[in-house]
Amino acid sequence: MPDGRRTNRGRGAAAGNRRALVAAAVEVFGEQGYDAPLSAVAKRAGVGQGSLYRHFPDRVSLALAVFGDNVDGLEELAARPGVTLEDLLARITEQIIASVAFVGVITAGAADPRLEAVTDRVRGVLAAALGEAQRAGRLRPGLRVDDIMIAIGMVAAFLATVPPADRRATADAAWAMLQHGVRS
Amino acid sequence: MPDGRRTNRGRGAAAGNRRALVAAAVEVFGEQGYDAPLSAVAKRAGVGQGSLYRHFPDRVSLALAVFGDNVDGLEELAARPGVTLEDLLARITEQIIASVAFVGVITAGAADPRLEAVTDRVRGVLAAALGEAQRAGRLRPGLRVDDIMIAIGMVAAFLATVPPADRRATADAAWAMLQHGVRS
Amino acid sequence: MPDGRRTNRGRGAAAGNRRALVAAAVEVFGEQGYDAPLSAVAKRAGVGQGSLYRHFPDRVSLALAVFGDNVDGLEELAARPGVTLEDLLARITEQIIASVAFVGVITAGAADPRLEAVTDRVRGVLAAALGEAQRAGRLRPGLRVDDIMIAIGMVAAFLATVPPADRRATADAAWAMLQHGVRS
Amino acid sequence: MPDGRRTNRGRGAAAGNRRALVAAAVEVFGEQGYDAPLSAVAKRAGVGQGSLYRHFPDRVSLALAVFGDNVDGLEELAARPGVTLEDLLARITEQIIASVAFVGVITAGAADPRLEAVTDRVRGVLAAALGEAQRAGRLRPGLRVDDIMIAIGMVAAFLATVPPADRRATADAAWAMLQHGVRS
DNA sequence: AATGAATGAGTATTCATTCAT
DNA sequence: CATGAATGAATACTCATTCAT
Repeated sequence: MPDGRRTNRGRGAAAGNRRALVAAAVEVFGEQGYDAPLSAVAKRAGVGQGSLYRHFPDRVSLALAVFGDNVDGLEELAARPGVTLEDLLARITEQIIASVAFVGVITAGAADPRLEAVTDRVRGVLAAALGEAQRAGRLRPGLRVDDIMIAIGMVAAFLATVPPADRRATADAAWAMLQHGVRS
Repeated sequence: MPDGRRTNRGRGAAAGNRRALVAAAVEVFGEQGYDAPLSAVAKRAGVGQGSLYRHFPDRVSLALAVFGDNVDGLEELAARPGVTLEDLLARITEQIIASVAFVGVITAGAADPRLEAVTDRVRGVLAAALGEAQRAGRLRPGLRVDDIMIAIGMVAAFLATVPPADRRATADAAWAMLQHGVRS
Repeated sequence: MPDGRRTNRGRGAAAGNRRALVAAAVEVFGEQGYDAPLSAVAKRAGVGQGSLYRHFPDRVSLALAVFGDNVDGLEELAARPGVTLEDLLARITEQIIASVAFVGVITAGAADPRLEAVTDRVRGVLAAALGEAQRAGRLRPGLRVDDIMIAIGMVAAFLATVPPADRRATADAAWAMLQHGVRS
Repeated sequence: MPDGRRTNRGRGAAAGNRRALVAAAVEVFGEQGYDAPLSAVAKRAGVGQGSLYRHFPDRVSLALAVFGDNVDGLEELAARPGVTLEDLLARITEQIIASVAFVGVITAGAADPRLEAVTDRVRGVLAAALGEAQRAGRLRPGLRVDDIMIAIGMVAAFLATVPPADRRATADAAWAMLQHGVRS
């Protein structure tokens, strides 16, 4: 009985809706910031408000889904032979630039355990590559994974303060500082 | 005859109100973030909503007042004999830790001219001290004031993502990274 | 389990809500003027604030809905055989008396294109009847539709300045002036 | 003791302030409408908020002061020899165009006795001139002062619905309708 | 008598969340 | 499971009015 409303697409649509929501979140949060209305995400995804809440009961879970996707890609990259720490950092930087708004999650949910799970995966990816870089003498001795995580955190947080158009150049400048340091 | 309504304390209250508002803003934004309701600031300051808007017509001007106070202190410090770039950065770091929420302003108002005026003052303070530090050989040659500003921006933005209790330790770790760099 | 919160009546309530809002707008604006708080309209309609905004994103769209209903009735009337310009003006006058506050819209939105669409419909209705009246010699030759529109505008604006109880009598007096003119 | 605030100009300033307030009211209400904030009037007049309230305890009294000024001018004009009803109506039309926002008073205060006093003065001015015009055969017989008042009311109310730039032309069109009437 | 800051009630508007269909 | 309308709490902001100076 067609009554003008979008038809209930049934159970099979669930996975597609989920994907659409994550994609929409990247776009919407990217444009409007992490505080964008969730209704805007639902609309962009072409999905009802209720479905958004079914898949992602709160704002943070949506953000975490994006981070999860990013880490998936990172792990794939790390698995390829010959990929260095520098390559991974470059990829992470790309991801930050693309979804910079999500950095807000880190502030927002303080100590969300789900976030820790994600950062642990990143830590794992970097740890492996860090060893190689150090053995090759490309890194300052004594550096630990957590130092790298701090560096990434600084870049991410800083990029979030900069207008989108300036982000790539700013990322370069920030990494330049981090690579050579202030001291003589 | 207390009727629940705060009495009109007259014109003399103006200066005191202004100070109370700035102090309340530091507290409230520090606790709830830069997006905290302005009504909370007014209430904390013990001041009517309207007075808040009279003194600070928008959220940014309130933040700028805080920044302005900070820069005042910085300029005073810089004027004392024997004060080094390192001293200034330490003071700036203290200020960031104390009013970390205000870092949000940088994001918010993007190109607010009033903000540029404040950052210019900071730049000026640092420029003088930078020369001395470089002549003394304590800095990597080629460093410019804008590089220092980027470093400060990174620290500030990063600290804002960290729970208050961790900020001092995080600040130390961040500056450590920035001082020595990642590269060997 | 009444907890003071009106229950979510679900999607089916949409059409009814819309009607209730328009009806409430006629009443509330009629009593309090076109500047009445929209919250009063929502409350009178027994509808949440948000629903009001969903149906009518701004004050003008609410007013236009009322005008639209009025013009619907007018077009129906005009379609009946034997209906004269005088009949249409009488009906319009009734509508003005009933929803006099909405005259404010004309002032408010000046050049709102949606308003022009409505007035164009009125113009169309009148144009047809005007021809008949002129051929029948009941109108001063040379009168155009825009002259009639001006006359209607004058009556509407004037009625809005008069207390509700006096409106019918005032309307009669105003049309009497407009029919016979001042000059001998 | 100069402390930056405007000096208290003492009792002598009262009359000047009153004039300044009336003049400012004409401007401000003309620009922003009869709902303009009273604070804007005070500021435009260069006068404190409190002084405005001392002179004009409410919005209506301010409007009435403007009407009063207008009627003063009208009575002066009427006193000149050879001045006709048409001259007076022309002057009234000018005044309406200049202070059209004040028409809102008529709506607002419904039956304010002070307003009646003013309209009675206008009625008086017109009554005298009406007799002459009728004896000269320029008016439709049977017209009374109240009919003229209705006509003026219609023009005034209608002009208020029209953007300022169109007012003079609209006034002409409205009077044209009122002079010759609709009927053949 | 003038000044201008203080006050808070009143409104518009937004948005997270719920829930009938 | 999906849909999208309903709900109202929360918030920003304005402005009439009061009152210490």
